[in-house]
Amino acid sequence: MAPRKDISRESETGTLGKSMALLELVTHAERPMRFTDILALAGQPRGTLHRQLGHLVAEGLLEFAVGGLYAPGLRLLDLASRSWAKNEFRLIAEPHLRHLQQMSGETVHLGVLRETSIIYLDKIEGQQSVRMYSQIGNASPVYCTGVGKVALSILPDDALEALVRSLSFHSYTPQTLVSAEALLTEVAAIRKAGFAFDREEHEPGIRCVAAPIRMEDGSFAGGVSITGPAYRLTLERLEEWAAPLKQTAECIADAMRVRLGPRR
Amino acid sequence: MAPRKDISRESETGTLGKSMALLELVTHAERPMRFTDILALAGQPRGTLHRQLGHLVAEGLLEFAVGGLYAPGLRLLDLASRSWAKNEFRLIAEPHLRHLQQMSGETVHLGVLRETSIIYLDKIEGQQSVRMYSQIGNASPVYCTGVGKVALSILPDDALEALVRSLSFHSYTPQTLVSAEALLTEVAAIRKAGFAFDREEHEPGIRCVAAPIRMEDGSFAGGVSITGPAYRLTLERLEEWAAPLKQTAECIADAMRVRLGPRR
DNA sequence: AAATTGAGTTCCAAATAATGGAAAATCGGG
DNA sequence: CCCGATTTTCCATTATTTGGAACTCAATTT
Repeated sequence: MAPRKDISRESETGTLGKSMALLELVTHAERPMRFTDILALAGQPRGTLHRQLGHLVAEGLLEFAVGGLYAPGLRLLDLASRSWAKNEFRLIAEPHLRHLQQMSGETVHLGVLRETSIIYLDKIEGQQSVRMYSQIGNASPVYCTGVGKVALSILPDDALEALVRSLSFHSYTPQTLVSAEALLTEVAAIRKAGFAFDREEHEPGIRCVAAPIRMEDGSFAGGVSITGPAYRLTLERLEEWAAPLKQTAECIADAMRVRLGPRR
Repeated sequence: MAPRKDISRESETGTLGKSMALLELVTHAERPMRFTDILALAGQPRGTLHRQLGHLVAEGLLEFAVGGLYAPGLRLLDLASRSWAKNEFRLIAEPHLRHLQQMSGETVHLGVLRETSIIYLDKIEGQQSVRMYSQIGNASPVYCTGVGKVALSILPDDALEALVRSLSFHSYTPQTLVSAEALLTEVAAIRKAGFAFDREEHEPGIRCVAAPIRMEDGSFAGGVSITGPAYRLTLERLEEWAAPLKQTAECIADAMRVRLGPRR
Protein backbone atom coordinates (compact mmCIF):
# COMPACT_ATOMS: atom_id res chain seq x y z
CA MET A 1 0.00 0.00 0.00
CA ALA A 2 2.81 2.36 0.65
CA PRO A 3 6.09 2.18 -1.23
CA ARG A 4 9.04 3.62 0.57
CA LYS A 5 12.23 4.81 -1.00
CA ASP A 6 15.17 6.52 0.56
CA ILE A 7 13.92 10.05 0.78
CA SER A 8 16.77 11.17 3.02
CA ARG A 9 19.58 13.63 2.46
CA GLU A 10 18.76 13.96 -1.17
CA SER A 11 19.34 17.06 -3.19
CA GLU A 12 18.30 20.59 -2.37
CA THR A 13 15.37 22.24 -0.76
CA GLY A 14 15.42 25.17 -3.14
CA THR A 15 13.84 28.40 -2.09
CA LEU A 16 12.51 26.98 1.14
CA GLY A 17 15.99 25.99 2.24
CA LYS A 18 17.25 29.53 1.77
CA SER A 19 14.38 30.95 3.78
CA MET A 20 14.94 28.48 6.57
CA ALA A 21 18.64 29.23 6.71
CA LEU A 22 17.78 32.86 7.16
CA LEU A 23 15.19 32.09 9.80
CA GLU A 24 17.72 29.98 11.64
CA LEU A 25 20.24 32.78 11.48
CA VAL A 26 17.91 35.27 13.10
CA THR A 27 16.57 32.74 15.58
CA HIS A 28 20.04 31.76 16.75
CA ALA A 29 21.19 35.32 17.26
CA GLU A 30 21.45 36.65 20.77
CA ARG A 31 19.37 39.70 20.09
CA PRO A 32 17.15 41.17 17.39
CA MET A 33 19.19 42.05 14.32
CA ARG A 34 19.31 44.99 11.99
CA PHE A 35 19.17 44.57 8.25
CA THR A 36 22.86 45.27 7.89
CA ASP A 37 23.82 42.75 10.56
CA ILE A 38 21.96 40.07 8.71
CA LEU A 39 23.38 41.19 5.41
CA ALA A 40 26.88 40.68 6.72
CA LEU A 41 26.15 37.13 7.89
CA ALA A 42 23.79 35.89 5.23
CA GLY A 43 26.14 36.40 2.32
CA GLN A 44 23.42 37.45 -0.06
CA PRO A 45 22.89 40.57 -2.13
CA ARG A 46 20.86 43.40 -0.60
CA GLY A 47 17.86 43.11 -2.86
CA THR A 48 17.51 39.38 -2.43
CA LEU A 49 17.90 39.50 1.31
CA HIS A 50 15.42 42.28 1.67
CA ARG A 51 12.74 40.42 -0.21
CA GLN A 52 13.37 37.19 1.67
CA LEU A 53 13.10 38.92 5.02
CA GLY A 54 9.92 40.56 3.81
CA HIS A 55 8.43 37.19 3.05
CA LEU A 56 9.41 35.74 6.42
CA VAL A 57 7.85 38.72 8.17
CA ALA A 58 4.69 38.47 6.10
CA GLU A 59 4.40 34.84 7.12
CA GLY A 60 4.84 35.65 10.80
CA LEU A 61 8.02 33.64 11.08
CA LEU A 62 9.94 36.82 11.84
CA GLU A 63 8.83 40.00 13.54
CA PHE A 64 9.84 43.37 12.28
CA ALA A 65 10.02 45.59 15.35
CA VAL A 66 10.24 49.32 15.55
CA GLY A 67 13.69 50.59 14.80
CA GLY A 68 14.05 48.17 11.91
CA LEU A 69 14.98 45.18 14.05
CA TYR A 70 14.23 41.64 13.00
CA ALA A 71 13.34 39.09 15.70
CA PRO A 72 11.88 35.58 15.72
CA GLY A 73 8.14 35.57 15.14
CA LEU A 74 5.42 34.22 17.35
CA ARG A 75 3.93 32.02 14.70
CA LEU A 76 6.73 29.64 15.54
CA LEU A 77 5.29 29.23 19.02
CA ASP A 78 1.91 28.34 17.69
CA LEU A 79 3.26 25.81 15.24
CA ALA A 80 5.50 24.24 17.85
CA SER A 81 2.83 24.13 20.49
CA ARG A 82 0.56 22.22 18.15
CA SER A 83 3.18 19.74 17.05
CA TRP A 84 4.26 19.13 20.61
CA ALA A 85 0.74 18.58 21.85
CA LYS A 86 0.08 15.84 19.32
CA ASN A 87 3.48 14.19 19.20
CA GLU A 88 2.75 10.51 19.48
CA PHE A 89 6.01 9.48 21.04
CA ARG A 90 5.62 12.05 23.77
CA LEU A 91 2.02 11.10 24.43
CA ILE A 92 2.94 7.46 24.74
CA ALA A 93 5.89 8.14 27.02
CA GLU A 94 4.24 10.64 29.32
CA PRO A 95 2.66 8.32 31.90
CA HIS A 96 5.92 6.41 32.16
CA LEU A 97 7.84 9.62 32.74
CA ARG A 98 5.44 10.59 35.46
CA HIS A 99 5.99 7.26 37.11
CA LEU A 100 9.75 7.75 37.06
CA GLN A 101 9.37 11.20 38.48
CA GLN A 102 7.34 9.93 41.39
CA MET A 103 9.71 7.08 42.06
CA SER A 104 12.78 9.31 42.15
CA GLY A 105 11.41 12.68 43.14
CA GLU A 106 13.82 14.21 40.64
CA THR A 107 13.41 15.76 37.20
CA VAL A 108 12.75 13.37 34.31
CA HIS A 109 13.61 14.12 30.67
CA LEU A 110 12.58 12.56 27.38
CA GLY A 111 14.70 13.27 24.32
CA VAL A 112 15.30 12.11 20.75
CA LEU A 113 18.24 12.31 18.40
CA ARG A 114 17.84 14.63 15.45
CA GLU A 115 20.79 15.16 13.15
CA THR A 116 23.62 15.62 15.62
CA SER A 117 21.65 17.03 18.55
CA ILE A 118 19.30 15.84 21.21
CA ILE A 119 15.92 17.51 21.23
CA TYR A 120 14.08 17.36 24.53
CA LEU A 121 10.50 16.36 23.98
CA ASP A 122 9.32 16.48 27.55
CA LYS A 123 10.40 17.28 31.05
CA ILE A 124 8.65 16.51 34.29
CA GLU A 125 9.76 18.31 37.39
CA GLY A 126 9.20 17.57 41.00
CA GLN A 127 8.74 20.76 42.90
CA GLN A 128 8.20 24.27 41.74
CA SER A 129 6.96 24.66 38.20
CA VAL A 130 9.50 27.18 36.95
CA ARG A 131 10.86 27.32 33.43
CA MET A 132 9.85 24.56 31.15
CA TYR A 133 10.04 25.79 27.60
CA SER A 134 13.63 26.62 28.39
CA GLN A 135 14.26 22.91 28.14
CA ILE A 136 11.54 21.41 26.05
CA GLY A 137 12.40 21.83 22.43
CA ASN A 138 15.97 22.76 23.19
CA ALA A 139 18.55 21.18 20.99
CA SER A 140 21.38 20.02 23.25
CA PRO A 141 24.70 18.37 22.46
CA VAL A 142 24.73 14.57 22.17
CA TYR A 143 28.19 14.11 23.61
CA CYS A 144 27.65 15.53 27.07
CA THR A 145 24.11 14.68 28.04
CA GLY A 146 22.82 11.41 29.41
CA VAL A 147 20.07 11.15 26.82
CA GLY A 148 22.53 12.04 24.08
CA LYS A 149 25.02 9.37 25.01
CA VAL A 150 22.44 6.60 25.31
CA ALA A 151 21.02 7.62 21.95
CA LEU A 152 24.49 7.24 20.45
CA SER A 153 24.87 3.87 22.13
CA ILE A 154 22.02 2.33 20.15
CA LEU A 155 23.15 3.52 16.72
CA PRO A 156 24.68 1.03 14.30
CA ASP A 157 28.48 1.24 14.23
CA ASP A 158 28.75 3.02 10.91
CA ALA A 159 26.16 5.66 11.78
CA LEU A 160 27.78 6.18 15.18
CA GLU A 161 31.19 6.58 13.64
CA ALA A 162 29.96 9.04 11.03
CA LEU A 163 28.04 11.10 13.55
CA VAL A 164 30.85 11.28 16.08
CA ARG A 165 33.38 12.28 13.42
CA SER A 166 31.14 15.14 12.37
CA LEU A 167 30.85 16.61 15.86
CA SER A 168 32.67 19.66 17.03
CA PHE A 169 33.28 19.46 20.74
CA HIS A 170 32.93 22.23 23.24
CA SER A 171 34.13 21.93 26.81
CA TYR A 172 31.12 22.95 28.90
CA THR A 173 32.71 21.74 32.13
CA PRO A 174 36.02 20.14 33.10
CA GLN A 175 34.27 16.76 32.85
CA THR A 176 33.00 17.19 29.29
CA LEU A 177 34.29 14.56 26.88
CA VAL A 178 35.95 16.56 24.16
CA SER A 179 37.36 14.03 21.75
CA ALA A 180 35.85 11.50 19.40
CA GLU A 181 38.02 8.80 20.97
CA ALA A 182 36.92 9.50 24.53
CA LEU A 183 33.32 9.59 23.41
CA LEU A 184 33.55 6.31 21.51
CA THR A 185 35.13 4.63 24.55
CA GLU A 186 32.33 5.92 26.71
CA VAL A 187 29.71 4.72 24.23
CA ALA A 188 31.27 1.25 24.23
CA ALA A 189 30.95 1.17 28.02
CA ILE A 190 27.34 2.37 27.82
CA ARG A 191 26.51 -0.38 25.34
CA LYS A 192 27.74 -2.93 27.88
CA ALA A 193 25.97 -1.39 30.85
CA GLY A 194 22.77 -0.46 29.05
CA PHE A 195 22.66 2.93 30.69
CA ALA A 196 24.70 6.14 30.96
CA PHE A 197 25.70 8.74 33.51
CA ASP A 198 26.16 12.41 32.96
CA ARG A 199 28.90 13.23 35.46
CA GLU A 200 28.50 17.00 35.45
CA GLU A 201 29.60 16.99 31.82
CA HIS A 202 27.13 19.57 30.56
CA GLU A 203 26.45 21.73 33.59
CA PRO A 204 28.57 21.91 36.75
CA GLY A 205 26.66 20.51 39.69
CA ILE A 206 24.17 18.59 37.57
CA ARG A 207 24.27 14.80 37.27
CA CYS A 208 21.99 12.35 35.56
CA VAL A 209 21.41 8.74 34.69
CA ALA A 210 19.85 7.78 31.37
CA ALA A 211 18.56 4.74 29.49
CA PRO A 212 18.00 4.29 25.76
CA ILE A 213 14.68 3.77 24.03
CA ARG A 214 15.34 1.64 20.99
CA MET A 215 13.35 0.42 18.04
CA GLU A 216 15.00 -2.62 16.52
CA ASP A 217 14.47 -1.24 13.03
CA GLY A 218 16.69 1.67 13.99
CA SER A 219 13.98 4.03 12.86
CA PHE A 220 14.81 6.27 15.74
CA ALA A 221 17.01 6.83 18.75
CA GLY A 222 16.11 8.47 22.01
CA GLY A 223 16.18 8.08 25.75
CA VAL A 224 14.90 8.95 29.18
CA SER A 225 16.87 10.36 32.06
CA ILE A 226 16.64 11.28 35.71
CA THR A 227 18.47 14.50 36.51
CA GLY A 228 19.33 16.39 39.65
CA PRO A 229 21.89 18.35 41.67
CA ALA A 230 25.20 16.65 42.38
CA TYR A 231 25.10 17.44 46.09
CA ARG A 232 22.02 15.29 46.42
CA LEU A 233 22.73 12.64 43.81
CA THR A 234 25.82 10.53 44.19
CA LEU A 235 26.68 8.17 41.37
CA GLU A 236 25.75 5.30 43.69
CA ARG A 237 22.32 6.75 44.20
CA LEU A 238 21.88 7.27 40.46
CA GLU A 239 22.96 3.73 39.79
CA GLU A 240 20.12 2.45 41.96
CA TRP A 241 17.75 4.02 39.47
CA ALA A 242 19.43 2.43 36.47
CA ALA A 243 17.38 -0.77 36.66
CA PRO A 244 13.92 0.83 36.91
CA LEU A 245 14.98 3.38 34.30
CA LYS A 246 16.00 0.67 31.84
CA GLN A 247 12.76 -1.14 32.51
CA THR A 248 10.68 1.98 31.91
CA ALA A 249 12.55 2.68 28.69
CA GLU A 250 11.67 -0.81 27.53
CA CYS A 251 8.02 -0.24 28.43
CA ILE A 252 7.95 2.91 26.34
CA ALA A 253 9.52 1.08 23.42
CA ASP A 254 6.92 -1.67 23.73
CA ALA A 255 4.10 0.85 23.81
CA MET A 256 5.53 2.44 20.66
CA ARG A 257 5.67 -0.88 18.87
CA VAL A 258 2.05 -1.52 19.74
CA ARG A 259 1.04 1.89 18.46
CA LEU A 260 3.12 1.97 15.32
CA GLY A 261 3.00 -1.63 14.33
CA PRO A 262 -0.55 -2.86 13.81
CA ARG A 263 -2.71 0.22 13.47
CA ARG A 264 -0.08 2.21 11.54
CA MET B 1 18.48 55.72 10.56
CA ALA B 2 15.64 53.34 9.96
CA PRO B 3 12.89 54.04 7.49
CA ARG B 4 9.57 52.38 8.16
CA LYS B 5 6.82 51.83 5.65
CA ASP B 6 3.69 49.83 5.91
CA ILE B 7 5.06 46.38 5.37
CA SER B 8 1.83 44.71 6.37
CA ARG B 9 -0.61 42.59 4.36
CA GLU B 10 1.13 43.45 1.18
CA SER B 11 1.28 41.13 -1.78
CA GLU B 12 2.40 37.54 -1.80
CA THR B 13 5.00 35.48 -0.14
CA GLY B 14 5.64 33.35 -3.16
CA THR B 15 7.04 29.90 -2.70
CA LEU B 16 7.49 30.32 1.04
CA GLY B 17 3.83 31.08 1.47
CA LYS B 18 2.83 27.89 -0.25
CA SER B 19 5.17 25.84 1.88
CA MET B 20 3.88 27.44 5.05
CA ALA B 21 0.28 26.82 4.09
CA LEU B 22 1.14 23.17 3.68
CA LEU B 23 2.99 23.08 6.98
CA GLU B 24 0.04 24.67 8.69
CA LEU B 25 -2.28 22.14 7.14
CA VAL B 26 -0.33 19.19 8.49
CA THR B 27 0.30 20.86 11.84
CA HIS B 28 -3.37 21.60 12.38
CA ALA B 29 -4.49 18.09 11.57
CA GLU B 30 -5.53 15.82 14.40
CA ARG B 31 -3.26 13.01 13.38
CA PRO B 32 -0.42 12.31 10.97
CA MET B 33 -1.61 12.43 7.37
CA ARG B 34 -1.10 10.28 4.33
CA PHE B 35 -0.08 11.75 1.03
CA THR B 36 -3.55 11.32 -0.41
CA ASP B 37 -5.21 13.00 2.56
CA ILE B 38 -3.04 16.02 2.07
CA LEU B 39 -3.60 15.96 -1.66
CA ALA B 40 -7.34 16.19 -1.13
CA LEU B 41 -7.02 19.22 1.16
CA ALA B 42 -4.14 21.07 -0.40
CA GLY B 43 -5.70 21.52 -3.79
CA GLN B 44 -2.45 21.11 -5.65
CA PRO B 45 -1.35 18.70 -8.35
CA ARG B 46 0.33 15.49 -7.26
CA GLY B 47 3.77 16.30 -8.58
CA THR B 48 3.90 19.72 -7.01
CA LEU B 49 2.66 18.52 -3.67
CA HIS B 50 5.09 15.67 -3.59
CA ARG B 51 8.07 17.91 -4.12
CA GLN B 52 6.89 20.47 -1.59
CA LEU B 53 6.40 17.82 1.07
CA GLY B 54 9.83 16.47 0.24
CA HIS B 55 11.36 19.88 0.86
CA LEU B 56 9.54 20.32 4.15
CA VAL B 57 10.73 16.92 5.31
CA ALA B 58 14.29 17.61 4.21
CA GLU B 59 14.20 20.80 6.26
CA GLY B 60 12.94 18.99 9.35
CA LEU B 61 9.71 20.94 9.41
CA LEU B 62 7.77 17.77 8.76
CA GLU B 63 8.56 14.20 9.66
CA PHE B 64 7.98 11.35 7.29
CA ALA B 65 7.14 8.39 9.47
CA VAL B 66 7.02 4.75 8.54
CA GLY B 67 3.87 3.90 6.66
CA GLY B 68 4.13 7.06 4.60
CA LEU B 69 2.62 9.31 7.23
CA TYR B 70 3.49 12.99 7.45
CA ALA B 71 3.62 14.61 10.89
CA PRO B 72 4.92 17.92 12.26
CA GLY B 73 8.69 17.96 12.62
CA LEU B 74 10.77 18.52 15.69
CA ARG B 75 12.76 21.35 14.20
CA LEU B 76 9.76 23.50 15.00
CA LEU B 77 10.33 22.84 18.68
CA ASP B 78 13.91 23.96 18.50
CA LEU B 79 13.08 27.14 16.63
CA ALA B 80 10.23 27.96 18.97
CA SER B 81 12.20 27.23 22.08
CA ARG B 82 14.88 29.65 20.98
CA SER B 83 12.52 32.43 20.06
CA TRP B 84 10.62 32.04 23.29
CA ALA B 85 13.73 32.08 25.41
CA LYS B 86 14.84 35.42 23.99
CA ASN B 87 11.52 37.14 23.56
CA GLU B 88 12.05 40.57 25.03
CA PHE B 89 8.48 41.22 26.00
CA ARG B 90 8.31 37.97 27.90
CA LEU B 91 11.63 38.57 29.63
CA ILE B 92 10.53 42.00 30.73
CA ALA B 93 7.17 40.82 31.98
CA GLU B 94 8.33 37.71 33.79
CA PRO B 95 9.18 39.15 37.22
CA HIS B 96 5.89 41.02 37.24
CA LEU B 97 4.01 37.85 36.41
CA ARG B 98 5.74 36.07 39.24
CA HIS B 99 4.72 38.82 41.59
CA LEU B 100 1.09 38.50 40.54
CA GLN B 101 1.23 34.76 40.96
CA GLN B 102 2.50 35.10 44.50
CA MET B 103 -0.06 37.72 45.37
CA SER B 104 -2.97 35.66 44.11
CA GLY B 105 -1.78 32.11 44.41
CA GLU B 106 -3.49 31.42 41.09
CA THR B 107 -2.23 30.90 37.55
CA VAL B 108 -1.01 33.97 35.68
CA HIS B 109 -0.97 34.33 31.88
CA LEU B 110 0.74 36.70 29.50
CA GLY B 111 -0.58 36.98 25.95
CA VAL B 112 -0.39 39.10 22.82
CA LEU B 113 -2.68 39.69 19.90
CA ARG B 114 -1.53 38.27 16.58
CA GLU B 115 -3.85 38.51 13.62
CA THR B 116 -7.17 37.47 15.12
CA SER B 117 -5.88 35.24 17.90
CA ILE B 118 -4.24 35.54 21.26
CA ILE B 119 -0.91 33.82 21.60
CA TYR B 120 0.10 32.97 25.14
CA LEU B 121 3.67 33.94 25.73
CA ASP B 122 4.00 32.79 29.30
CA LYS B 123 2.15 31.09 32.08
CA ILE B 124 3.09 30.85 35.73
CA GLU B 125 1.33 28.30 37.85
CA GLY B 126 0.98 27.99 41.55
CA GLN B 127 0.99 24.39 42.58
CA GLN B 128 1.75 21.29 40.64
CA SER B 129 3.85 21.74 37.54
CA VAL B 130 1.68 19.92 35.02
CA ARG B 131 1.40 20.79 31.36
CA MET B 132 2.84 24.05 30.27
CA TYR B 133 3.51 23.90 26.57
CA SER B 134 -0.12 23.01 26.20
CA GLN B 135 -0.77 26.66 26.88
CA ILE B 136 2.34 28.58 25.98
CA GLY B 137 2.36 29.22 22.30
CA ASN B 138 -1.26 28.24 21.93
CA ALA B 139 -3.30 30.46 19.72
CA SER B 140 -6.61 31.04 21.50
CA PRO B 141 -9.71 32.96 20.46
CA VAL B 142 -9.81 36.68 21.25
CA TYR B 143 -13.51 36.84 21.92
CA CYS B 144 -13.76 34.49 24.86
CA THR B 145 -10.55 34.91 26.84
CA GLY B 146 -9.72 37.60 29.33
CA VAL B 147 -6.46 38.49 27.64
CA GLY B 148 -8.18 38.50 24.25
CA LYS B 149 -10.89 40.89 25.30
CA VAL B 150 -8.56 43.37 26.96
CA ALA B 151 -6.36 43.29 23.87
CA LEU B 152 -9.39 44.20 21.78
CA SER B 153 -10.25 46.96 24.20
CA ILE B 154 -7.09 48.90 23.46
CA LEU B 155 -7.34 48.75 19.68
CA PRO B 156 -8.33 51.88 17.77
CA ASP B 157 -12.01 51.83 16.77
CA ASP B 158 -11.44 51.08 13.11
CA ALA B 159 -9.05 48.22 13.78
CA LEU B 160 -11.40 46.82 16.41
CA GLU B 161 -14.35 46.98 14.06
CA ALA B 162 -12.45 45.31 11.23
CA LEU B 163 -11.12 42.56 13.45
CA VAL B 164 -14.43 41.78 15.09
CA ARG B 165 -16.23 41.66 11.74
CA SER B 166 -13.72 39.14 10.47
CA LEU B 167 -14.21 36.74 13.38
CA SER B 168 -16.16 33.54 13.18
CA PHE B 169 -17.60 32.70 16.56
CA HIS B 170 -17.76 29.33 18.20
CA SER B 171 -19.75 28.67 21.32
CA TYR B 172 -17.29 26.99 23.67
CA THR B 173 -19.63 27.29 26.64
CA PRO B 174 -23.14 28.65 27.23
CA GLN B 175 -21.48 31.91 28.36
CA THR B 176 -19.39 32.45 25.22
CA LEU B 177 -20.18 35.70 23.42
CA VAL B 178 -21.10 34.61 19.93
CA SER B 179 -21.99 37.77 18.07
CA ALA B 180 -20.06 40.81 16.95
CA GLU B 181 -22.61 43.04 18.68
CA ALA B 182 -22.35 41.32 22.05
CA LEU B 183 -18.58 41.41 21.83
CA LEU B 184 -18.47 45.11 20.93
CA THR B 185 -20.76 45.91 23.84
CA GLU B 186 -18.51 43.94 26.15
CA VAL B 187 -15.43 45.73 24.80
CA ALA B 188 -17.04 49.10 25.43
CA ALA B 189 -17.63 48.10 29.04
CA ILE B 190 -14.03 46.87 29.35
CA ARG B 191 -12.74 50.17 28.03
CA LYS B 192 -14.60 51.95 30.83
CA ALA B 193 -13.52 49.59 33.57
CA GLY B 194 -9.97 49.08 32.37
CA PHE B 195 -10.13 45.34 32.95
CA ALA B 196 -12.09 42.28 31.83
CA PHE B 197 -13.56 39.11 33.23
CA ASP B 198 -13.78 35.76 31.59
CA ARG B 199 -16.99 34.37 33.06
CA GLU B 200 -16.46 30.74 32.05
CA GLU B 201 -16.69 31.81 28.44
CA HIS B 202 -13.92 29.61 27.11
CA GLU B 203 -13.90 26.65 29.48
CA PRO B 204 -16.66 25.67 31.87
CA GLY B 205 -15.54 26.11 35.46
CA ILE B 206 -12.69 28.47 34.59
CA ARG B 207 -12.84 32.18 35.35
CA CYS B 208 -10.30 34.92 34.99
CA VAL B 209 -9.66 38.62 35.34
CA ALA B 210 -7.40 40.43 32.87
CA ALA B 211 -5.82 43.83 32.29
CA PRO B 212 -4.42 45.28 29.06
CA ILE B 213 -0.81 46.16 28.39
CA ARG B 214 -0.82 49.08 26.02
CA MET B 215 1.78 51.01 24.07
CA GLU B 216 0.43 54.42 23.15
CA ASP B 217 1.80 54.05 19.64
CA GLY B 218 -0.51 51.10 19.20
CA SER B 219 2.49 49.05 18.10
CA PHE B 220 1.08 46.12 19.93
CA ALA B 221 -1.74 44.80 22.06
CA GLY B 222 -1.56 42.27 24.84
CA GLY B 223 -2.52 41.60 28.41
CA VAL B 224 -2.05 39.76 31.66
CA SER B 225 -4.59 37.65 33.48
CA ILE B 226 -5.18 35.73 36.67
CA THR B 227 -7.04 32.48 36.09
CA GLY B 228 -8.54 29.81 38.26
CA PRO B 229 -11.42 27.47 39.01
CA ALA B 230 -14.88 29.02 39.39
CA TYR B 231 -15.60 27.21 42.64
CA ARG B 232 -12.75 29.05 44.26
CA LEU B 233 -12.92 32.36 42.42
CA THR B 234 -16.08 34.39 42.65
CA LEU B 235 -16.34 37.48 40.49
CA GLU B 236 -16.07 39.55 43.68
CA ARG B 237 -12.81 37.87 44.53
CA LEU B 238 -11.49 38.40 41.01
CA GLU B 239 -12.49 42.04 41.14
CA GLU B 240 -10.29 42.56 44.17
CA TRP B 241 -7.36 41.67 41.96
CA ALA B 242 -8.35 44.09 39.22
CA ALA B 243 -6.52 47.04 40.78
CA PRO B 244 -3.17 45.32 41.37
CA LEU B 245 -3.49 43.65 37.97
CA LYS B 246 -3.99 46.97 36.20
CA GLN B 247 -1.07 48.40 38.10
CA THR B 248 1.19 45.51 37.15
CA ALA B 249 0.15 45.80 33.52
CA GLU B 250 1.14 49.45 33.64
CA CYS B 251 4.51 48.53 35.16
CA ILE B 252 5.17 46.10 32.34
CA ALA B 253 4.24 48.73 29.79
CA ASP B 254 6.63 51.18 31.45
CA ALA B 255 9.42 48.65 31.46
CA MET B 256 8.82 48.07 27.76
CA ARG B 257 9.01 51.75 27.01
CA VAL B 258 12.31 51.99 28.84
CA ARG B 259 13.67 49.03 26.91
CA LEU B 260 12.39 49.96 23.49
CA GLY B 261 12.67 53.70 23.65
CA PRO B 262 16.22 54.83 24.35
CA ARG B 263 18.34 51.80 23.64
CA ARG B 264 16.28 51.01 20.53
C1' DA C 1 -1.36 -17.04 -10.98
C1' DA C 2 -2.63 -12.98 -13.65
C1' DA C 3 -4.97 -8.73 -13.66
C1' DT C 4 -6.62 -4.77 -11.38
C1' DT C 5 -6.73 -1.22 -8.13
C1' DG C 6 -4.96 2.34 -5.25
C1' DA C 7 -1.15 4.79 -3.55
C1' DG C 8 3.15 6.99 -4.16
C1' DT C 9 7.04 8.64 -7.16
C1' DT C 10 9.44 10.52 -11.23
C1' DC C 11 9.94 13.38 -15.50
C1' DC C 12 10.47 17.55 -18.22
C1' DA C 13 8.86 21.60 -21.21
C1' DA C 14 6.29 25.74 -19.97
C1' DA C 15 5.20 29.14 -16.59
C1' DT C 16 6.43 31.56 -12.60
C1' DA C 17 9.13 33.36 -9.04
C1' DA C 18 13.77 34.58 -7.38
C1' DT C 19 18.02 37.07 -8.30
C1' DG C 20 21.15 40.98 -7.71
C1' DG C 21 23.33 45.34 -9.14
C1' DA C 22 22.38 49.86 -8.89
C1' DA C 23 19.47 53.85 -8.05
C1' DA C 24 16.13 56.10 -5.01
C1' DA C 25 14.04 57.09 -0.60
C1' DT C 26 14.42 57.84 4.32
C1' DC C 27 16.12 58.61 8.88
C1' DG C 28 19.05 60.60 12.55
C1' DG C 29 22.33 63.66 14.00
C1' DG C 30 25.28 67.77 13.78
C1' DC D 1 18.40 71.70 6.97
C1' DC D 2 21.83 69.25 4.99
C1' DC D 3 24.99 64.90 5.23
C1' DG D 4 26.19 60.17 5.64
C1' DA D 5 24.53 55.84 6.85
C1' DT D 6 20.93 52.62 6.12
C1' DT D 7 17.06 50.74 4.16
C1' DT D 8 13.90 50.10 0.30
C1' DT D 9 12.54 49.83 -4.56
C1' DC D 10 13.25 48.61 -9.43
C1' DC D 11 13.52 45.39 -13.36
C1' DA D 12 15.89 42.66 -17.04
C1' DT D 13 18.07 38.24 -16.38
C1' DT D 14 18.25 33.71 -14.50
C1' DA D 15 16.91 29.82 -11.83
C1' DT D 16 13.10 27.36 -9.66
C1' DT D 17 8.69 25.79 -9.47
C1' DT D 18 4.79 23.97 -11.77
C1' DG D 19 1.68 20.21 -13.16
C1' DG D 20 -0.05 16.74 -16.36
C1' DA D 21 1.03 12.32 -17.52
C1' DA D 22 3.60 8.25 -17.32
C1' DC D 23 5.70 4.92 -14.18
C1' DT D 24 6.40 1.86 -10.06
C1' DC D 25 5.13 -1.00 -6.52
C1' DA D 26 2.23 -3.69 -3.30
C1' DA D 27 -2.00 -5.38 -1.98
C1' DT D 28 -6.44 -7.08 -3.44
C1' DT D 29 -9.50 -9.20 -6.70
C1' DT D 30 -10.66 -12.18 -10.59
